Amino acid sequence: MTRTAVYRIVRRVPRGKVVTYGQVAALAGTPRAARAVGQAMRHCPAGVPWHRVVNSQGRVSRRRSGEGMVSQRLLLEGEGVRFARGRIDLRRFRWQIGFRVDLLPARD
DNA sequence: GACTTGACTAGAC
DNA sequence: AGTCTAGCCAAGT
Repeated sequence: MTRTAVYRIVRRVPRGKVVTYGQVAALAGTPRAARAVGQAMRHCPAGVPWHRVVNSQGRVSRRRSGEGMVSQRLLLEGEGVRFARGRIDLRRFRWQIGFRVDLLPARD
């Protein structure tokens, strides 16, 4: 999983939706590389909607210099993503890619 | 190739 | 609901 792979994925996240670092890692084919995704986002090139990437709790992650955190929230709210007690309800705003239900393991 | 450094996470208290 | 911890991964030294 390279940084460019991460950017390629994040670029496809639509307005008003968010993804978690772990989710991006999984989509890139490396499920446990959430941390590396964070590293990639740190050096995010223009054109990549970095603000649509949040942590697994639906919160905006802390930077070294808490800068950028405020703008991230504002950008998201500007796209219609709602915050309740500082958190985003991922059940509602998480970006989901269509998947083949027929490939899921039988349940029950 | 061996450290070090984090916009991470799931699990355990 | 907070706080710790141990894994983990890619980049930069």
